[in-house]
Amino acid sequence: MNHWLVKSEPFVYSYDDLQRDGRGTWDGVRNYQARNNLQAMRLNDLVLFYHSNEGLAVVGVAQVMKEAYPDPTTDDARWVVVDLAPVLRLDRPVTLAQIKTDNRLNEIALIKQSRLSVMPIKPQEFDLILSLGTHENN
DNA sequence: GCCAACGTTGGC
DNA sequence: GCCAACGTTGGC
Repeated sequence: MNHWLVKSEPFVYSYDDLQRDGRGTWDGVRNYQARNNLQAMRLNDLVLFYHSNEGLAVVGVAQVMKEAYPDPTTDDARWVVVDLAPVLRLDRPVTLAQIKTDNRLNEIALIKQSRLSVMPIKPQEFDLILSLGTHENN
């Protein structure tokens, strides 16, 4: 089981939208590194859902429902998508500011590679963000 | 709206 | 293969 983080601008596609739809196709990736990460996703891997530009926080968890297949929004065979479904909305979003000030998250790809839109997350980073976003642990 | 940090493109 | 110019992302 691997862990990931994906970014979405909430005014384009938010966690609310994913919950409303029940399942969503993660399309539009046009960056090789992000593409490679999409291809490495396996069924049932867990994905942190981050709102960029507005919100600036991890707002929920999603799960990989279908592994990488060709991006239907382009004829270019280089690009792929995965399907995601919502699993859990965090009780309270874990903000970028919070992540930046937590020493345990110094090495997180979200900070180290701020422009990457699909990135791997270490299990301990994933667990920590989940607990920070859950009321009973705060 | 600005700018830093990239990634891509194209001339040489 | 290098690098300047340009485009994009995303935080502030």
